[in-house]
Amino acid sequence: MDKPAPRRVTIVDVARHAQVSTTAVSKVLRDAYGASPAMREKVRQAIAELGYRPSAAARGLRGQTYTIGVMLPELRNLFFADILDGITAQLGDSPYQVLLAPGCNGEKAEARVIDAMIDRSMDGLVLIAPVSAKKRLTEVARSVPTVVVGRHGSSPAYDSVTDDDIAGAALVVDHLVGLGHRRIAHIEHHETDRVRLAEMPNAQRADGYRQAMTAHGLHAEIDIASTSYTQAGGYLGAQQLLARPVRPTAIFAGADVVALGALEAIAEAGLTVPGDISVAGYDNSALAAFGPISLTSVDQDGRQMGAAAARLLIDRIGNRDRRTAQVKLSPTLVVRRTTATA
Amino acid sequence: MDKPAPRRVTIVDVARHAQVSTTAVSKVLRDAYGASPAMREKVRQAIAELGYRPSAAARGLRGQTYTIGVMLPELRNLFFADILDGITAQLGDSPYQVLLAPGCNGEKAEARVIDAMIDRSMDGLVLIAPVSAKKRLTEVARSVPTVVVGRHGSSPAYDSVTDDDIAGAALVVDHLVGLGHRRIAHIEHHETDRVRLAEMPNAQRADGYRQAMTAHGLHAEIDIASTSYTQAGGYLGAQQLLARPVRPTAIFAGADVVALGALEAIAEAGLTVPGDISVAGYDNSALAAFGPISLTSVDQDGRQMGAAAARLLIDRIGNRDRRTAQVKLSPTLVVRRTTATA
DNA sequence: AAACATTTGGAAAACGTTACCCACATCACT
DNA sequence: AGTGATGTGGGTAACGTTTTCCAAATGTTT
Repeated sequence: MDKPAPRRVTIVDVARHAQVSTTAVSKVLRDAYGASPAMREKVRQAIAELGYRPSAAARGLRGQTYTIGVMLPELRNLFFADILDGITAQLGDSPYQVLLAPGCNGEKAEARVIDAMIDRSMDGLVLIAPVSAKKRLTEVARSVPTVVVGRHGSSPAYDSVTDDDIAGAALVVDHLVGLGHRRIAHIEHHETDRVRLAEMPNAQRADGYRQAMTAHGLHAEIDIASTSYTQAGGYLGAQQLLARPVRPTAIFAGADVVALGALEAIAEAGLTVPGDISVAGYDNSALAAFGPISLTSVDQDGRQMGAAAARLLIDRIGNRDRRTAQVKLSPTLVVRRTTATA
Repeated sequence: MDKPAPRRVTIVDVARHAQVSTTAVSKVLRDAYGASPAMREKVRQAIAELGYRPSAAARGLRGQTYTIGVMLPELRNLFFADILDGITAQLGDSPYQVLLAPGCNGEKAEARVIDAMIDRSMDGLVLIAPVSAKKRLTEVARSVPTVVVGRHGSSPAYDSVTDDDIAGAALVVDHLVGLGHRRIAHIEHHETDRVRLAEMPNAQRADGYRQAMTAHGLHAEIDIASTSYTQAGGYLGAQQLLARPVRPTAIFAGADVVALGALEAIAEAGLTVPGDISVAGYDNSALAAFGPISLTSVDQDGRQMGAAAARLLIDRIGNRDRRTAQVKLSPTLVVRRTTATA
């Protein structure tokens, strides 16, 4: 009953069936120059009749694999999922297939995953919020077309797509100042590495906060709790801020989870939101949109970022020598129920 | 300044550098028989010195690609993410690399993705909650080792890992009956296809509900609203149930999102949970655990399911002719604040 | 009609591995 | 000494594509 696994249909079979050379079939497959319309039709029909599918492995040995690798640090982050949606949507009817490598949190895992993708001769890489050293990224980008998403700073080797975190922080501060707040505090993710201090979004948000405060003449009111972008970090940061001699009337958390932790600490201190304190987050995650929470938050258009990354990548695959580009998108503020007049 | 991209280090370079044959290097790479410890050491050193990495494309042409493909229908579903964690954890220090194909909702997209994985000569496939026809799955499994996760029913071609949804439903019913409830209603995902009716988890949950009710002598109280596994479906389903001549005192929703919709409808009807009505969900998602919601829910150990799937797959890659296995795990009930005495 | 450009099609050499042999040396028994 | 068995190492033909070439046919200009 069990047939001995019918041998794979290859390009040779197609060529024989269509009575042409394998070269001809290859040309049709790749839409390459040097095949008449008549031959194209003949070959296409043979392909359909035989149900032929090209082997990516064999292709990879000589030419392209038509595979795009995407690395993202955390599957559970909905923002990253949005970016991915944007990428796949953009690549929807291209011949490229997107493959994802899971579990890339930490520099070491990241390196491993990137190597794995290069080993598999992927045609292009999208690295979302990579933490590797810049030198390493540059090396990678030299060996395969690469787009870096969510990390500021430009490189001669790779294109990058970012959201304007400085502008995002300013949106929040402007909004709060507009509501009459002056003592606006910020909870940031603690960062020591020098390059990351310049390139990572968290650092940019803190910077944007400082700049915006200064622009409003509130330089003296700048107050930052330096913890981490986690719920616990938010809890801790808010506790610190609430213990200040003069309590802030508004807290700008660097991420939605941080805001969540802050809300917890505030409630625990017997204060109300937004009655006593306004709170704003960043990322506009599902968490923020969720009814009972209803958090004012900065929205980055992940889908658009993904689409932009995909466009840049395909473009670069076609022309590896063009100058690198930096795409910067603008965030928007989504006002909900955690912010109100001071 | 830009060097002309130094040619890739190949197995030939390694062989030359270690002064052995390429065969020897290949043997060392694959831990194959026929290489002395001394030679192994020599080769390993050469590999390290040259920074050699095998090309997966070339490997795929003759042997294995050391790549496992995972298909999952929805990235945003945290339960799926847990399964994936289990897979990657199990495969952590194996030579296999896991790659994910995103965006496989719907039979058509699913087919496309599976084909893409086969084209890339992956060594094994894990299909999570696939919707394809059984015949198609069998075909796929015949051409590449496959494990199906989250779909009941056995096959001679593929291994499967499921959670016991019938037992899960019984857990909920038992719990509610224990609290004194008798009028326990269920919101199911409407299903028409015959095979799916037997194999899909949603159908099993509804079945389990019926069986458990009957076992408790509550056959006459069985009451099902047939909508869909979405928040809107839960909202609608609860509305229907609340309009019954005799209102249920408890609602067992087939999934957490469904329960969320139900909660909304109940609140809108001016009723309280769990005062007037108890509500239980299924999946124990982050949603359920979230403080303000605190939903009683059935927990499936996704990590364990993933790990089991990975084990089965590796095993089958090693021995393609062994009989297929069906692993069935037991769910547990997590009681929270949405269920109470009738 | 000659000279040249363009189109059409194919032959054959890569690409980097692995699998299947075969050869030789060594060792343990008869 | 002869016979296997075992261990060690390598030669070489695949694997299924793409990429150079090159030749012949056809079209276009002088």
